[in-house]
Amino acid sequence: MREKPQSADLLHWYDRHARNLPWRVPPGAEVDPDPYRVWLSEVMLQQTTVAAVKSYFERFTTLWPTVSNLADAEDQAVMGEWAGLGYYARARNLLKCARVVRDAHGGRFPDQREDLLKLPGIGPYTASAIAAIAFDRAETVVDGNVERVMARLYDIHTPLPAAKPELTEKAAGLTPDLRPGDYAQAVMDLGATICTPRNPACGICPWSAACIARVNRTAAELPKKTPKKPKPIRHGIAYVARREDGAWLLEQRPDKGLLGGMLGWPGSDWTEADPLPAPPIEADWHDPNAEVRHTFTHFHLRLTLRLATLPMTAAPERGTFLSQTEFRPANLPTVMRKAFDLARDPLTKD
DNA sequence: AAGCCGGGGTT
DNA sequence: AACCCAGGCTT
Repeated sequence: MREKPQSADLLHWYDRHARNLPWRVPPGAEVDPDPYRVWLSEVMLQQTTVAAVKSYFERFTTLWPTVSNLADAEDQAVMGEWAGLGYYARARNLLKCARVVRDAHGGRFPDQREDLLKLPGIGPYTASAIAAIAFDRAETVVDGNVERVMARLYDIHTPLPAAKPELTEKAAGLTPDLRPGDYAQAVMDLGATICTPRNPACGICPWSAACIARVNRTAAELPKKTPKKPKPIRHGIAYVARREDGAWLLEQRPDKGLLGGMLGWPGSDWTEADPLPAPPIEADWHDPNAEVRHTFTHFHLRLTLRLATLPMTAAPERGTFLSQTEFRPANLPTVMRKAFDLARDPLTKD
């Protein structure tokens, strides 16, 4: 009978190999983690890599050192700082959550999973992560890393997402009462650095002796996943206009849906058929003969550009002018910044 | 249960 | 260019 993986073995590995991350309190440190920083980092890390998150985390915590500071911020300031990180509903829910914590919880995060779960933008994974890491509660975190580690330890071939309940059960069975916060981070670090999606480093894995997939040589093909649907191609038109004083014509996108609440160029809907032109103002729109290509979660976009220089008297039906000093391209979501990059040269040379 | 949400990295 | 990675919300 193969021995059950021991949490103590993993904690021992973590004590020596824990990654140094801006939001992490290293194992053995005498300070308690700040729930605000744990929450902020975990929300940023949803579907997003450590490398992409680092600079955003540093900027957010510098601008807003506490959850109440963040709750007091302007919506557009937060959305602008989130630009480029993706999944913008996270930023809208981040603000909602900060304001609930400020107004209903006296500026302190709840310390129980069940209460965390009620907050906007906090689901099963994030609630467990905050409870375990910030409050050292024996909750089980199940993210993509943990799913992969469990699928391999127990050689589970059921494809995701159907396998999720079984993988969660296996993970819960391993969660210790001793140092659950460090343990949660240790399993995820193991998945991120040793038990990787391709070419897992089984030779140096602290749990290799207990791993069934290692014996069966199936580790590299686990976890199985149900095949995904192909992405259709959608087309659209974006209108990039600059007034003679250098101000840019932009609009805030509606709060729901794609890029919700973000700044963008006025334009047509994005459809699989040819898009209907929808200029925000009558003007001499010209064709820069370049197209923005961008891929979203569920479709490819080919965005045609139209450029114009507008007189000071222009009164567009859509959008508002942002002066050169108000407008920061870094506050645009990536597809809109790509459009700006193509439009800036033709529109900024006198 | 299935669809809606970005972006970056690797092959 | 195709593929891979990866939580929460909505319907």
